[in-house]
Order: sequence, then structure tokens, then C-alpha cells
Amino acid sequence: MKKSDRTRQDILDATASSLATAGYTATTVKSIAETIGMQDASIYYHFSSKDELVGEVLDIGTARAVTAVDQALAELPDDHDPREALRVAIIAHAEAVLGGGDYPRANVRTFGQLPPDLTHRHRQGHRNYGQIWTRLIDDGVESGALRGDLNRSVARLIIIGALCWAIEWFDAGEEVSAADVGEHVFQMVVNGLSIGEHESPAVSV
Amino acid sequence: MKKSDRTRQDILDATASSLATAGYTATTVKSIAETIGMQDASIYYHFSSKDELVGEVLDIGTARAVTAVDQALAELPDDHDPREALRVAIIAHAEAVLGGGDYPRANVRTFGQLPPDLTHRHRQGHRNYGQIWTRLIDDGVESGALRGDLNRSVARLIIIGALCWAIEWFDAGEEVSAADVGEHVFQMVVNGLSIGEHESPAVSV
DNA sequence: GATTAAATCTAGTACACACTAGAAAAGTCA
DNA sequence: TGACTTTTCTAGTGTGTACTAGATTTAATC
Repeated sequence: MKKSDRTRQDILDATASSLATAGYTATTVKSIAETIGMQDASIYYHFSSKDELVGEVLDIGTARAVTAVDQALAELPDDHDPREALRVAIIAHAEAVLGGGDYPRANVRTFGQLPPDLTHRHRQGHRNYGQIWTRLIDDGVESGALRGDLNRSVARLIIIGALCWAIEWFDAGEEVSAADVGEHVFQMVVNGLSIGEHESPAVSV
Repeated sequence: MKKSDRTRQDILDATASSLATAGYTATTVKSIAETIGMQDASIYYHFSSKDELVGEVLDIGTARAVTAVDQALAELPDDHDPREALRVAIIAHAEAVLGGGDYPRANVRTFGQLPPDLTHRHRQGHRNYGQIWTRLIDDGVESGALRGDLNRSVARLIIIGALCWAIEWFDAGEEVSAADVGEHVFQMVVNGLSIGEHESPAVSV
């Protein structure tokens, strides 16, 4: 029973890595098997189909991203500024998707490439994740810290979109870190690029 | 010779439409042929390979997006505010990619799904497109209208990313228009969500 | 209307893919 | 060691894909 669990984990890891870098189509059962030194048919002893395997990887990715953001928010003091909550969440998301492991990256990377069944399966997970952000924005607007003249749903999708798209250009080897990207997104969407009364421009890359 | 040109155009249109909605993998030569009532083999009289066909569609998409933004900028008065230039460019991009035809949408939709050859082929086109935005941001910073404490390259990629990701959630049938999305992106990344001295919140969706 | 050229079709090839069946090997424990 | 279970392998199937070769039809030209 131990052997099986370890192999299963190896398969999941190899799949997550391949999905994160090569995408859904280029991630073949054969290539996964080769990565861990097995025959492709052996995969089917542990998973009944490619899509069941991929689905499990994506579930893990969603769960890790949610956990990362939740945990970052939980560490805030009780009387925190709503803007600070948004900042912490944005940076946590950036670190999870850009700097974190393969699982959250696989999730974002394969978005829009999945077959209908898998797309539908994960729509609920994404909705739950979206609600975290909806709440953050609502809190900000209702406390008077954020503007209320913009469509909150659109604002939320723009923030998440800016972060998700970053995996297309982010290069972990460069001098800009995942947290830097998050800080930039926060500075832009909350404080704005326009010259104004910005207290402390925290980033200097 | 006329017949060939028309058929060729039909093939390109059908390919752009399929790429924009179904992505690269689901866009098969057979499905393209069926859309225009031909046999799949007949496609090869007009194009030597699937990827040459797809490449041409993506070239057209890039060209149209560039033209849309260039044209919008050209219509600005000579003494325009750099922020206004950014606003006009963002909205033009949003309308081209979200509300425009299938070609620019195909370009964004298939980003990250393409085989290496095609990815490399279009990297140059994207670089050229990026330079438009680099110049807009540089103008803003150097004229003192925009903050200079952020990494300009990262800022540019965040703006483009927010816009590109919008095709994943934007629904033309809803009440939020493509221009509305552009206006939201502008309001957020330039003026910021934070409560401040915002002259005229232009959007009310 | 005959001749040539352009355009499309029919019928196939080769290959990669997900997946299956049953044999073989590896591991477990008396 | 021997009986049993778990895990992996060998050897395939069927399907969908891009693409090719050559016949056939459609259109243009004299």
C-alpha cells in the first residue's frame, strides 16, 4: 500500500509539472510515464483516465491557491485597512501562481485549453475562489476606502486576470520576484499609476 | 484566380473563428473544411500546412490590433495628456480583442497553446506591439503625469495581461461592453481603486 | 465547342494518442 | 521457501489527426 501511494504521488507531480510548462495537449500519458520511468499503460493502474488524473491535479492547484490567500488574510491584524487586505491577497496569489509549486501554475496555465468536462468540473472551484475577492472588494467599498463607481465584478476579474496572465511572461530567473509582480499589481489597481498622494512606493526593482 | 482568392479568404475566416472560440487543438483541418463545405484535403490546395494557415490568421490578428491602437492614437489632438493616450489605447485594444472580429481574438485565445514554431514566429509581432505600450508609459513618466517608481516593463505587461485575460470571461451578450472593460482597466491602473481626487468617474455599468 | 488550367474530391498513408487485456515481475508475509 | 497480492510490463486496439497522390470535376480561354 505504501508503494502505490508513492507512485501515485509521483504521477501527480509529473503531471502537474508538465501541465504547468507544456499545457494540456502536450501533456500526454506517455510523456508523464517517461518522466517517472514507467510504461504509459502502468498509469492506468493508478488513474482510470487522463482527465481524471488532470482533474485531480487541478483540484489540488485550486485548493493550494485558496489556502495561500486565506492564510495570508488570517495573519492580518483585526483592525486592518481593507486596502491592506487586498494587497496581502494579491501578493499571496502572485506567489502561489508564479513562485509556488506546479499545481497552481498548472491550473492557470491550462485554463482555456481543457475539454468541456474538465472545464465544467472546475468552474465551481473558481467561483469559490472568486468569492474571496468579491468580499475583499465589497469590504473596501463599504468601508469607504475604495471607489464605488466601478463595476465590482469587472474590477475583480481585472485584478485576477492581470495576475493570471503574468504566468505567460513571468520568468523566475529574472530579477523581478513573484512578490514584486504582486506588489506592482496592487500599486497599480489600488493606488494607480497617476501621480498623486502616494505615501510609500514600496517597490524598487 | 478570383475563385481561389475567395475560397482562401473563407478558409482564413473559418480558421480565425474556430481558433477564437475553440482554441488551437480543437481547430482541426477537417472542422475548418466542414465549416465552409469542403473536403479537408482541399484545404491543402490553398495552404501547405495547418500551421501555415494558423500563422497567417495570427499575423492578421496582430496587424489588426496594432492598426486599431495606432489609429485611435492618431486621432488624439497634438497637445493631449499622456494619460488620455493611455486611455485611448487601452479602450482600442479592448474593443479590438473583445468586441472586434475573430482575428485578434484568435491571437489572444491561442496564446500559450501554440506549437514552438508558431510561438517563435509571433514573438516578434508581439514585441512590436509591446513597443507601442512602452512608449505610452515612457511618455507618461517623463512628462511627470505617471509615477516613475514602478518597473515600466512590468506595468506594461500587467495592463496588457488584464486586457488579454478578459477574453476568458468577457461575454458580448452581457451589459458590460468591450469599451466598458477598457474604461475599467484604465480607471484602475491609472487612477486606482483607492478613494482620491478622481475628477469624473466615466463608467456607470 | 475544344483545350487547357484551376480547383476540388476520393481514397488512402503514417503517426500519435488514450486506453485495454493478459502475462510477467516485484513485493509481502506465513 | 511458498502462496498470495500488488504493481508493472508487453503487446496490442481503435480513433483522430495532418497530410499525400492521383483521378475528377469545374471554370476560363481560344
